[in-house]
Amino acid sequence: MALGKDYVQQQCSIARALEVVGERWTLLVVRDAFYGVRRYSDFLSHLGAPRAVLAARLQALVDVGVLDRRRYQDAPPRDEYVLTDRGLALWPVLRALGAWGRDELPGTTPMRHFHHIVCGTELATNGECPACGVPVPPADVEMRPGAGLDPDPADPVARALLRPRRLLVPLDPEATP
Amino acid sequence: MALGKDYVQQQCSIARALEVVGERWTLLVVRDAFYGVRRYSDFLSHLGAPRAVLAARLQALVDVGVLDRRRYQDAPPRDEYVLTDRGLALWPVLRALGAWGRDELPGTTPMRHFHHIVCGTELATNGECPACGVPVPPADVEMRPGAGLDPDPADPVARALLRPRRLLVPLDPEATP
DNA sequence: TGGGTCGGTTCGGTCAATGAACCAGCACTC
DNA sequence: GAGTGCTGGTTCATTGACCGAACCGACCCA
Repeated sequence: MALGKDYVQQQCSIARALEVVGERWTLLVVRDAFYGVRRYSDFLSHLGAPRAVLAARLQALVDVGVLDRRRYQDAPPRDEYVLTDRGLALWPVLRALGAWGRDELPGTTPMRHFHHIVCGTELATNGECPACGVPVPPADVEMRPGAGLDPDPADPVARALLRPRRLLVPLDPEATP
Repeated sequence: MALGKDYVQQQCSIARALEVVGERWTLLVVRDAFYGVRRYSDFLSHLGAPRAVLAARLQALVDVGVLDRRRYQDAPPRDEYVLTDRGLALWPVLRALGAWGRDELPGTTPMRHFHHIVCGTELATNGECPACGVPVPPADVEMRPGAGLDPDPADPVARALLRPRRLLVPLDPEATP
């Protein structure tokens, strides 16, 4: 976002955070990373962002330590982008934003539901499991499709995300039935 | 943010939320509203945003029902911008962003601390009071300055925010000692 | 009559986002 | 080994958003 070229807003940790993740597309990239998207082409087809912007955002997120770029195949060389611990810590931000969009914006049918994988209970808006009474880390969250989702999207990544999935598990769009 | 002119990302409530509050300056305006800022000139001096951008953001936030514009004086006519219930519901988003910025970005000393006004306990990162075990609404939160704040800022709004204050209480920069 | 404040709007310049085209490295097929 | 396709980008011209400064109208006060 580059709020003021050199941190005009350094007085506030919210402003500091927005400097890093407040730019257009950035939080949607992180969201997709939670959903299991790891490869450049998958981010591209699911987000619909311009290629140059996506490349710049991925590089910026790697630079600040939210994503880690790692080689997963050597011939041909292919890298994937995986959330670091710092990136995983953004989960409450995405939860809060999603809950606000769902509850406060008119005409929104729930898109996705999040359940505690060990007991199946749907998470509360604060990210805790009402049954177990504990905050649930993203690795223990199962995402289930809601009524608001397009049942037959053109994009193969979106189609793969229609089935219930555990967060952070790598996506394989080829495996779509 | 106008992600794609007409909701390319409508499949996701996070994207819906970012359409509304994801633009530059928007969440900082909302943050200042929680801190008690209500008047155009106070937002202006505290944020340092261009006047045209601030006017556009305030109007947009009124249009989507996050802020309410209300007349508080007739001669001369003056309006103030106050958070609606929909705006108050953004509190968890700001909490989450601020906690992430404070905990995950290097070289950040805590700027502000948030305490439960009925018991004085500092709030946990999930926005609950550890002593009372309940989620604390913003009206029951007291903000106290932290070590990272500039002790003598030039801006009178920033100076007024140096003292412990309850959230949402209207700011009066004139009353600064 | 003049000056000051508040809450904007208007205006050029600049910077970032967009979409399309292009390209390099590699694998596969013929 | 030439052609074709996929992946992961970069380059480029155009569009749009943001920026800072100036301007402006309504109102108050001396």
